[in-house]
Amino acid sequence: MEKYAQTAKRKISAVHVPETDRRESQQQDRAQQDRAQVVRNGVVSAILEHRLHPGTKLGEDDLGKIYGVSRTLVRLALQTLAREGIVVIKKNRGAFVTRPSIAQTKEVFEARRLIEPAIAARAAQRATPAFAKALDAHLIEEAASLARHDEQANIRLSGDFHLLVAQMSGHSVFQSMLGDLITRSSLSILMYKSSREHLCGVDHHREIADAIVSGNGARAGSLMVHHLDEIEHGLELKADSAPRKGLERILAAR
Amino acid sequence: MEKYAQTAKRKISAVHVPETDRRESQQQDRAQQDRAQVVRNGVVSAILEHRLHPGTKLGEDDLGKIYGVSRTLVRLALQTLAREGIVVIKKNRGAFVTRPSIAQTKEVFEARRLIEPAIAARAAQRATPAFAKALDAHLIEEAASLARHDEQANIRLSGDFHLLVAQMSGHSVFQSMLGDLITRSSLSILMYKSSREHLCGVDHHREIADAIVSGNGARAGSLMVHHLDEIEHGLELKADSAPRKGLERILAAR
DNA sequence: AAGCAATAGATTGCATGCAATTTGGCGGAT
DNA sequence: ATCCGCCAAATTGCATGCAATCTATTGCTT
Repeated sequence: MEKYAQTAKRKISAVHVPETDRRESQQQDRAQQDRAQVVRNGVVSAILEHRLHPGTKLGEDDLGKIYGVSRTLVRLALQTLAREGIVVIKKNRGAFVTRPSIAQTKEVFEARRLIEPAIAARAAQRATPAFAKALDAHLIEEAASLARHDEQANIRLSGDFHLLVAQMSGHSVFQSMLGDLITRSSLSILMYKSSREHLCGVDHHREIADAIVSGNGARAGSLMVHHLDEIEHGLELKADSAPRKGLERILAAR
Repeated sequence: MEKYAQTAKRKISAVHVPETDRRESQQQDRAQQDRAQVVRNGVVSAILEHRLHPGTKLGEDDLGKIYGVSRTLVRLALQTLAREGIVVIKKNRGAFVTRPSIAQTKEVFEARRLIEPAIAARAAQRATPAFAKALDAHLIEEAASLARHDEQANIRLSGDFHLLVAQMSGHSVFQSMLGDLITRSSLSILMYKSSREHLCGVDHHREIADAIVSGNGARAGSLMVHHLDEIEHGLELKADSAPRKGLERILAAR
């Protein structure tokens, strides 16, 4: 009776294949139980696309019904999310989307400013025509999302750009670290974004991509730092807003 | 009516719970269910102290009986360990202590060389008499463990030094990242250490501590890089020390 | 009427049970 | 004697049930 909701994929589709592509990545036999991953990915996607807001309670039964899995698997997913810093579990109270504090936000961006230049430099060293092509395809997609004012897609793609660079760096440790940091950044942006929008401009990404493709690691790194600085400065790190509602509406869609 | 047998299988009976592994110093109310954390900490300690070797299978029932908890909690702990990269879960096969590849090992050390200097520099900025005292106490303990040739204690304390610096840095994101990296380093060291090399010399730690206490962040950072380089170069990153244990046993039996 | 206490409802924490999958052994065939 | 395929034991994957804890509503006291 249950069909799992088709949620956004975590994998970066540099080749713009529709989400029906269900191919496992080559070296990672880490194929853990996917049904919990489905839940996790659903929540992460919702956050990345700013459909889930900080402070929202994620009830076990609610999620279980939405995704058609038992509480056991929901619980597993929530545990994973907690370790990623996306969710806070309060004992006997439940799981809530993390409301990153200002201090935490600064920490996350500081970490990104440290790690991402190194990643970009590495990517520049390893640049190949295939990578260049993937970057280009991504930038086109990103520009397209901007052109049609698809904000959700744009937010997701903005994050994916950074992830794509990490992938190009060929450094799996950096890659997974950055994955966590980006998700957390997304939460912070969602919570503290100033009224005027659009933090990740495509122009920055394009410049960074150019530097990488041309093998100029140093330039790619400094551009990256600048880019991150701009994002962080675009935030209004002070007030806070209140939780929302409508969990099913947010997650069941898509 | 509850009878959790303490008929611990001898397979991994070496695992026990040391309450000395108190890494809960994090800032958050992450006071999640501790019983799973007990299992996790037990396994981590066993690995850090070289009682558990890479490749060992960690059966759910085995661990459950040893710690007197149900498979549910064991499973939770294993999940956590998997996310930390300490354990690999193979679907329908079980959990095994990770055997870090050479490439992974290099990645981990590269990540540490990037992050730890930044951490040390930050710690130097924030140095206070209280911290200086803590560092000093730690170094004394470390020297003591060396003096009495207590290798297990020394291994653990060596890692704790780095963690202590991270704590001083006041940067929780770096701190938790480094925690994972150190544990993984420990696995790599365990797997690839050359026969006679002793790992972290106290001298290095002392120098680093001095630089931090005197507020010289740049020097602390470069010393840290040097220190990490020496650790990594002390490893024999040649192909397999892999099949040694299984083969040994088989050959000896006949 | 306001504040406090007690009870009912809802939610999480954990353990156990059953189904599904893998492993290792055994017998038969080549 | 070796190899292939089938069956049984062991192990993991997952769901459900019960107990413990928290929240909210109601009713009582001052």
